[in-house]
Amino acid sequence: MVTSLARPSRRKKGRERRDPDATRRALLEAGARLFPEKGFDGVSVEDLATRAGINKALISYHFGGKRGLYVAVLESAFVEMAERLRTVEDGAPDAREGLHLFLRAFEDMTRGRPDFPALFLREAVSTGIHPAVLPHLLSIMRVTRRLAERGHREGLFRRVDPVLFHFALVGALGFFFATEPARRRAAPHVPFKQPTAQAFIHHLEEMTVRGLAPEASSETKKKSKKRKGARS
Amino acid sequence: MVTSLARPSRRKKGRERRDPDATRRALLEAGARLFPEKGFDGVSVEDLATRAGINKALISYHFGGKRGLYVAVLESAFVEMAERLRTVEDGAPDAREGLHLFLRAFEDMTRGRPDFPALFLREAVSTGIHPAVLPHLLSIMRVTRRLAERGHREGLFRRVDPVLFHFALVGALGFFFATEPARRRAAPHVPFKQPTAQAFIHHLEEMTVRGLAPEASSETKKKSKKRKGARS
DNA sequence: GTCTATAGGCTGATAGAC
DNA sequence: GTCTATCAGCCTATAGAC
Repeated sequence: MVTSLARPSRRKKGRERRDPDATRRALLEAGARLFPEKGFDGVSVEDLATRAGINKALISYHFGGKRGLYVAVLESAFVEMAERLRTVEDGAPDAREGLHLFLRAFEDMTRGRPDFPALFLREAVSTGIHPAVLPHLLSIMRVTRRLAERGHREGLFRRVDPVLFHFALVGALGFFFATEPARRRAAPHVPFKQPTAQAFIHHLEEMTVRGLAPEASSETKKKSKKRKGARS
Repeated sequence: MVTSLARPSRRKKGRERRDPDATRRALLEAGARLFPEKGFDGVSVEDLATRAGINKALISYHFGGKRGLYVAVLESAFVEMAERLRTVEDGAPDAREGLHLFLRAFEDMTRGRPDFPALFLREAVSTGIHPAVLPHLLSIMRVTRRLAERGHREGLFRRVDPVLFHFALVGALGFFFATEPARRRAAPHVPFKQPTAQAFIHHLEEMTVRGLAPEASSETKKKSKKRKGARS
């Protein structure tokens, strides 16, 4: 868990019937499941309470209302995502491998939180970026930016605008995974077989590595360092 | 206009006060503006009627309810989009140029219907693809598929899975344009300057052309035709 | 075809008992 | 902390006058 402390808040004398943290967690989980699927307006507090197995009044008590719960869900998802992607940078010997790990991390994340991309896309499309998640979004953008810059420093990538690079890469990823359930539902009425996440990731990696290859692509890779601190 | 006939339904004896087609059009336009921004659940029939300058009862009369109007909006947008992109194929001397025109057409479209990408993303993420729009979606996918296949035939592109190619390209495009309003709103609180649509399109084109370049990239391009009818 | 008026359901929030 | 009961507001759809 990310947002709440790990230990279950020691109970003082056994007076309380249940663990209040469990209630919060159940609500967060219900929100994480329902909001991405139906959107904020598509989910009622009744839905959330039922799914969490608690009373709907507790949403207001713990999160100050439906919107509060929504923001908490959003934030916890972004925190986890940003953490996950940030670790990528440590384990990579070079930018080429860093890109590979980044894509793998994204794919892995969609296993644990398969509907996070949808949550993210909805957020970006409707309300706009909520102030609470902006720092984590920027943190993710910093990862891709460092990847692009490092690759250029290492002579593996040509110089590209890191912001454009980020939106092209993350946009394709987010879109693919957010629309995955829709594809699966449409599968019977469609004349092509479902692309797997693995195949897509591989395609994207291939396109990116080739797309970023320096102008003169010879066998020896790390040869020229060129101007080091050059910035436009 | 696309969905309705061009001529304004000849009036028989001047009995009617107004043109009913005008009502339909006003509602479609109101929907095209409001649904992408707030989502289906986020818009009330009152909102729609007010924006269209007509009475809310007319939504049920003309479209059989709010959902009916939504589907009509969706369909008209997809029809226009698919038409627009299909023309790309005619004017292109080769696949390389076809890709360029495809991206340009997409960008142009976002000028006339700036919120279509958001509408599309919402649709794909939530309800799933509506049966009414599926044919047009497939029509768009056929354009990208032909582009990929033609490029390979012409010796300009290496062989890639057209479905993966489609989702990577259109995903990045859709994401970028759908999130454009969110970026603009977040601009003051963000440490980088706004990427322009033009720059993004250029980046994407560059990445795609390089990413699709055949293995052996020599000067002469259209030299080897290889096996022609080979399909897996 | 267009309008007004209204029905009937569901929504999110909260007061108050335990 | 958790629950029950309840409220006021908004929602979509429609009957019926014009």
